[in-house]
Parts: sequence; C-alpha cells; structure tokens
Amino acid sequence: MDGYMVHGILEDIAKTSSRTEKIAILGRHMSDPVFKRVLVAAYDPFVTYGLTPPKCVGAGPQSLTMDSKFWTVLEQLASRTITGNAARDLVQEWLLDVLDEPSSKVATMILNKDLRCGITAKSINKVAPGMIPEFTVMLAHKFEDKRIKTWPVAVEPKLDGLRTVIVVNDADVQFFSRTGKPFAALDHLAPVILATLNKARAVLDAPDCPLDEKRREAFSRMLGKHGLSVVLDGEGVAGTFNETTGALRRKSEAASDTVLNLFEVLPRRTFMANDVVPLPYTLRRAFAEWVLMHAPENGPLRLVSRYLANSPAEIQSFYQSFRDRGLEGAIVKPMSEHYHKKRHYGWMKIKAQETLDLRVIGAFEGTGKYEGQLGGLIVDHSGVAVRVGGGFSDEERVRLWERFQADDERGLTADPLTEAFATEAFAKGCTALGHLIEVEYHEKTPDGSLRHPRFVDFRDDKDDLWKEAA
DNA sequence: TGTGTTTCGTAGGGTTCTTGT
DNA sequence: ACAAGAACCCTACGAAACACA
Repeated sequence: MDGYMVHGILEDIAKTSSRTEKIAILGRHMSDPVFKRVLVAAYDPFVTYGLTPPKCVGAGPQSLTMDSKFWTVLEQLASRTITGNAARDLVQEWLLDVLDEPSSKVATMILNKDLRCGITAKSINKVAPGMIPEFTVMLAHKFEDKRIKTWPVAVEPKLDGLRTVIVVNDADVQFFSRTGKPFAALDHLAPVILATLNKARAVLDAPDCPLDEKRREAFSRMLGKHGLSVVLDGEGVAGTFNETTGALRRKSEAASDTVLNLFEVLPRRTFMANDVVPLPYTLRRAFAEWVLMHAPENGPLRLVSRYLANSPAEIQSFYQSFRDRGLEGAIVKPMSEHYHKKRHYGWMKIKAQETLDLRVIGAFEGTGKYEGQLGGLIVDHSGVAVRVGGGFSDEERVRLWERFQADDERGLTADPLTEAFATEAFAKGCTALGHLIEVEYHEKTPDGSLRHPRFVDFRDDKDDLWKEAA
C-alpha cells in the first residue's frame, strides 16, 4: 500500500456517517503495515510532533510507503531531535517538494493528529484491540437523581485540582495525569506512598492482624499477592487551580506543597487489563480507608471524606456545606457501582452554575467543521473581552455568523468596551452586535475572565435599549 | 538578554449523529 | 423512544520552547 491508497481509504471512511461502516472499512485494511503505521502515527496520544504543519499541497515525486524516509522525519519530530524553524522548514520541504499529493495530504493529517474521517483511537481499537495505547480513568456524569436506585448513597467533596493516578508496582511508583501523562513534579512523594503501603502490608501479615480472616484475605489480594501492586486515584491539590496546574507541570522543581486527596485504591493488574474493576464501591472504600489509615498524620496523603445521604435533600445539603467550605462541589456515588474506566453514572458531579447577561462586542469564525460559520461570540465582562464558544447549536452557528457579518458591514466606530458601542449598534440596526446574551459559566478567573463560558440565549427582554424597540 | 508567540497540556463546557437496548 | 458512545467543536490558563529584535 502507498500514500495514494491510504488517502483513498480515508476518504471512503470519511464519506460514510455510519460508525459500523467506518469500522468495517478499517477492518478490511487493518492487515496492511503502511495503513497501520499511519493510524498509529496519527492517533497514539503519547506521540506528538511539536508543530502545526503549513497548509500546502505536495507536488513531489515520492509516495508514502513503508520504506519512506518520512517515518524518520516523524521520529525526529516526536523525539524533538529537530524542533523550531528547522522542523518547520523540513516539514514544508517534505509536504511541498518530496511527497506526492495524496501522500502529502496524509502526512499533513498525521502531523495534525487527526485523519479527518470521523475516527479516533476508540474505533481503531475496536478493530485491532490495543493498537493505540489508551489511558483511561473513571469520570463523572452530571448529577441526575433519577439515577439513584437505592439509598443511602455516598457523597464526597469535589476538589478543584488535577486528577492524579499513582501506579505502584513493588518499589516502582509512577505519577500520571488522567490521560496518562507523567507528573514528574510528584516523584518526591514515592517514599511516603511506599511506606504507607508497606505498613499496611505488615499489619496484614502480622499474626495479630485486627481484621477478620475473610477481610484480611480480600485486602491482601487487593494490595498484591506478591509485593505491592495497586493504583491510587485522587485529586492533587497545591493551592488554587492555576497554582496546581503550574506546580504539577513544572519540570524544574518538585511540587512539594501538593496534597494528594485520594478516593480509590485499586488492584493494579485488574485496573491495567480491564475496562472495569468489578469491585463495589463499599468494598473499595473500606479498603481505601484501611490502607490510608497507615499514612502519616497531616502528611501529603489524605483520604477524601465521605458522607451518607438518604434523600436528594440530604445530598443538596452536603453539597451546600462543601460549597460553604470553599470546595468546588460534590460527587455522588451509588454504593454498589463498580469502577468503570470511562464517564459513568457510578459517579455524578454537582457543581455551581452561575449566569450573567453580557453585551456582544464581536464574534469569530470557527475552524474545522465550523469553517465559514460562527466559532463564538465575544462579550464584554466588566471591561474584559470574553470569548464564548460553546452552547450554540450547529444551526445557530450558521445563522449567527450571517447576522454578525451583516452587522460588521454597518461599520461601527465606537470602542467595543464602551457604552457608546451599544448605542451605535442600536442606531445602525445591528441584530447581533450590541445585544445582551445570557452566559452560563463555572467561575470568574483571576484575570476577570470566565471559566467555561457558554451561550444560553439572547436577552433583549432584559435590555431597555432593545426592549423599547421591539 | 528580554519580550512575544506557538505548542502542548491541564481543567472544563457543549452539540450532533449513530447504534444499542 | 431513550440512553449511551463517539466524534469534534469551544473556553481559560500555565510551562516550555522557540523566534526575533
């Protein structure tokens, strides 16, 4: 197979909107080494190339085959042997002068880490299990009380930091983000983790172990039959959210003030090899409590607290008490649910929803499938221009982009961040600019912007200027 | 050497379409 | 008919790496 054929197959996959059909096409070509290499190069999340390729179409002589030197170029980019302008120039040369047109297109898509045909690692792994490495953890859905079948449910505080997953295999301790990227800034916590686990192990093995035999057996298996073999899951917190992201990503120094707020201690082999760790929350919680009993007091390892709620009202009151303590929200966990390595209703989050009515001062075009449509609206939030890019339906993106462009041609001259802007927009009959929209968001950021802003609706009804005109 | 830009990563917010129950 | 899965848009912000004056 060569670049021409790969490109043809990707076009076939792009053409059909049916997922089963996409997977069937993938399956027909999965045995080809070039095709496989393209898929892995594009979708392995642990390989990145450190640049955005220039938009250019090749007219060179070479096709992308197994022997192509382009694979070497990719390796050099991935290992950052070649970076910066040198990387940019080399890539441009390959895309323009070396590779032929279809191969150049495929190469560009690889560098963009997106083959533009409606597939990702999930679909590929369905056809060829394990081909694309995936690192997944359990995530929470939004809270819905109809999901609760039995009471009580566990309610835990939700902390605002970075998800941290710690893999312990004997004396080897590694720290990962929720997507499997290493957190080297936490390596200094390995000794305290090992000490805690070893202490727990010693108590289990002692003749005067306080646990009954059945429980001792179960905990012993969960801790690892031979040596230590567990995965700890929790939230790393080092100050505010921004301080935490900074500290944990920093390579130059250890994140020494980090507290690991742990909520799971899972058997490592089961975690690594399966999509589900088939142990009920109650057992996992009991095990985590018992393991972390052996952590040093007031040290960096903490077990997140847990409360039991017997009604939706009790859940809300726990949530409110967490908010009053300055915490981000609550996680609700039905007691019999297993640990699923995906977004699952076994965990449900409750978070604050704030809303504001803000004036539209601009707009921007979308990218990808939203090219030529609205990417988002820009609003004035007490002098700070905030980009609101979520919450629109596809239809609204088309309509609003047209409205904005018509407004744009009216040639507004006032400073967008002043009161005069709305007056001028009104005088010139704008249909988007100068109007109020309701924006939902998570919180105000230290810079006076909004975290996770999304569009709700136009609110001319709340705006004297436009209300009178209507 | 300092300043600005790009890339990548963290966190999160959504809509749309297909498939499975 | 409804839920779940998958794909793919969008945000703010920090660190690192690089470009350029």
